[in-house]
Amino acid sequence: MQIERMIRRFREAGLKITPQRVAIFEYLYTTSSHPTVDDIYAYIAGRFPSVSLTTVYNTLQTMVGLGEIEEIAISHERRNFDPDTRPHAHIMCVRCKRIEDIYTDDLSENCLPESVRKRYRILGQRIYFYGLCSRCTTEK
Amino acid sequence: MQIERMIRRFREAGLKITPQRVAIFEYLYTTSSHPTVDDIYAYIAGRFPSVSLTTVYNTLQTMVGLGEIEEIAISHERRNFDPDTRPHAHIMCVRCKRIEDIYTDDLSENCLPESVRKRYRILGQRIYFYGLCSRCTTEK
DNA sequence: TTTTTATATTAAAATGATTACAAATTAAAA
DNA sequence: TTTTAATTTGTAATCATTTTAATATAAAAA
Ligand SMILES: [Mn+2]
Ligand SMILES: [Mn+2]
Ligand SMILES: [Zn+2]
Ligand SMILES: [Zn+2]
Repeated sequence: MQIERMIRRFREAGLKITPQRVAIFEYLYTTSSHPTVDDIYAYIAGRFPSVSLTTVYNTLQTMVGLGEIEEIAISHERRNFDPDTRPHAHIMCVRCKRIEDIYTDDLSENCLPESVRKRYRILGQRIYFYGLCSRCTTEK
Repeated sequence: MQIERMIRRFREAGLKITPQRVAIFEYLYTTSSHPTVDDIYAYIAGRFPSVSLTTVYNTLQTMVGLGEIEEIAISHERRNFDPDTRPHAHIMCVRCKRIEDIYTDDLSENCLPESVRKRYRILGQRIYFYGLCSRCTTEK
């Protein structure tokens, strides 16, 4: 399971397994959405009232460093994290800010001209769509 | 010219033409890069030493509202603005943070499954690539 | 199991970016 | 030129994130 995997990855990296960290793993891998730091903090604080925001920031940063989660830059207002590291695009409703996954093909092949590709070592790509979801279109 | 166009757009919107605003237009349309608020502020402050950061923020926000510039969310560290509103993708070097334009085809057609498209009114799209530029690959 | 130690957590303060506000200034209409 | 509403400025407030140092603890060693 995903959580076991993260525990193993942390162990392998010589990092300690703490209840706070495990709770963060659990939250990330049992919610399908794209939580913000505050979403995660709110959940962890429910189980560990004394948890610090710093711990959440640190753990997320460590996970990004391990390549186990990704940061979504779809909006400057909020920073979202994605435990699904398979390449996929996202669409965000500009009103309710909900983010949905869209699985598409890799673009670096057919989108990047040779002239660009030969000057960069490509490390990643992000595709974001913006729109109004049906719920927000109908609402007053 | 672009600057005249912005002046006209502001006039049409019932907004006043101030020297600070014109200087911002000039900076945006004579630099090909993707400046940050601070880049713009630094330039304007060179010509109007008493200019306020607030003015820069306000003017940029107004221009975004008019659809004349776009905000690039390629990085959470910095907020970049793009006076080129034609659809195009970007590639950023993760080390030196330089951003380059890439002109590609519209993706909303072939990337968005029908199942998604029928639930959203699509308003925009952003495509970002991340990599190491040749300069940064060779440097120690 | 107990001890040890390096790492992690916490709380608080510092930093940095952005926004809010109110007073002073000014573009542009009359 | 006068008037007025919009804009600019300077300052303070807010919010997200990072830094720091003291305390607590996971996990290795004894
Ligand atoms: Mn996703
Ligand atoms: Mn561009
Ligand atoms: Zn919505
Ligand atoms: Zn570079």
